[in-house]
Amino acid sequence: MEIVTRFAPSPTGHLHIGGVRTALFNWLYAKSNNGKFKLRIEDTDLKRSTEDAKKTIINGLKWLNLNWDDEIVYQSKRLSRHTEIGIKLLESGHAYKCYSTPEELKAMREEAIKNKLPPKYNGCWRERDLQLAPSGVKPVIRIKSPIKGKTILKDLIQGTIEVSNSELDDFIIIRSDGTPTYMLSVVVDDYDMKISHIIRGHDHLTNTLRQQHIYNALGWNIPIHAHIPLIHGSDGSKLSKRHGALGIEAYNEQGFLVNTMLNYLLRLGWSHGDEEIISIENAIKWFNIESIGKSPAKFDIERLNSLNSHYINVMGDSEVIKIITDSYAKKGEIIQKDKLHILKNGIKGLKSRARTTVELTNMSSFYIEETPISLDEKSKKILTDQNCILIKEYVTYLELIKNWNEKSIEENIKSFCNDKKINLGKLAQPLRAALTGKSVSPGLYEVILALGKVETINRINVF
RNA sequence: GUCCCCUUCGUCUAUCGGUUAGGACACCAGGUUUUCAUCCUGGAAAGAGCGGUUCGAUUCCGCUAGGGGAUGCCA
Repeated sequence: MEIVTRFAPSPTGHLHIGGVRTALFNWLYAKSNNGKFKLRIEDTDLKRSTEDAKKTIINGLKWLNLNWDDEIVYQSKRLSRHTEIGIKLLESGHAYKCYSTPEELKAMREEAIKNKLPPKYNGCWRERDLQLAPSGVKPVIRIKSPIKGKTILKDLIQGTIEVSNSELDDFIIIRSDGTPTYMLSVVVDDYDMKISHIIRGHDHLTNTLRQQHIYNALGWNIPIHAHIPLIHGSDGSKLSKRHGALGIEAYNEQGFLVNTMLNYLLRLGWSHGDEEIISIENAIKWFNIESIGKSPAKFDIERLNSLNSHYINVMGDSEVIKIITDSYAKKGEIIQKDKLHILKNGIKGLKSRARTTVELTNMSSFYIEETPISLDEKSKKILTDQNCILIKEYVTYLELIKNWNEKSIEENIKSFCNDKKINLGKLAQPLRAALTGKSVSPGLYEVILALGKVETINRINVF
């Protein structure tokens, strides 16, 4: 059997990390089994679906390299096929017309809850003579669910789930306006797309139970299901903005790397022994549904930060520099050749400090700025008249350095402090302020080395 | 209300009946560092509760509690 998975978001808002994780699991499962991963946009709710949301989904998946096979399927374009199947079910006696009004349905539910019974449609039109149909009421079409026995779902993650059929009602497959409902459309599309494995959120579990009856009525094979646990916010409630969970594009904007997002989301609910840093190659090699946990996981931004620092740190220098130059280019600024050279020399210290690429770019600014550079408040305070005299005095020592490397710079600074009988910090802090405009920076020797002798002296002589 | 699911350090998790219950993030302490960060070393930190089954339960079963999901002419 060919493995075919799918990701089927509805374009009604942002692409959330829960959705991305679902997409990732489907993608990985397909990749690790030489199967196909398909994308279907469930845009049948015309009131809530937007073009922006579609773009967000597509761009998000593209950013993360979760590439899909074949064309994107837009569910809205397949409505006639869905109704066709709905009518077929009606004609074959597996479905029936129901004339109950929304008010009547509401009353049924309230009554059921009052009597401690499952709230559901009571099936009154299931066998009723259509002669009794009220005039002026357009019927919906409902599936005939079995009344007796139970419905069993064999789920790859949840195990065997059994629910008594008395809990499940005859749900609507075609609305009174003639359009198919989600419950029907999904089944038809999954069938037509030859989906072999449906990996989706746990919130779909009862849907799956009910959808099985459509498959059965049509004599179609039921795909294999795996319902993955939901992602919760830090307080255990439904994940929302207030937990720091944003649309996937926001993580890109905030400077999180693709590797970070994939690694983080993969480890949220799935594990491979003690492995924490997992490359996409290994993820494909190792991914399996059995190792997906059953309990919901909480979203933890600290973990994401830490993974991101790691991935920035292990990135190649040229790659990191490209990120910086790209972000300057975005602002319409081009980094001059000499500055680029300085940046390359100082990239190591930058990498180890940055937690996001946004931080990285901000941090690198002092290497790129023209002298005189801007000073932050703290560095202004450090640069007292006295300190300015001191650092200028140091220039005479600096000029003596013959071999321009970190070690000789260190020795040079130390010998100056020795001769002046001052602590290293006395010189280092003002020097840092003058050279970087900040009170916090990469190692001073590294900064001086990266700037070069001429630029270092220029920056000091401004004061 | 009804049905379904979940429950190991603060967080993500390992363990597939016998372990000093392991790792990672975060946290704390120390070291390295002129600063901050990195890095290194160490530390504190967990089986929801109660009953079974068993020679032995975190692991299997039941109940309770807590949490989550579903319960739409939304998807």
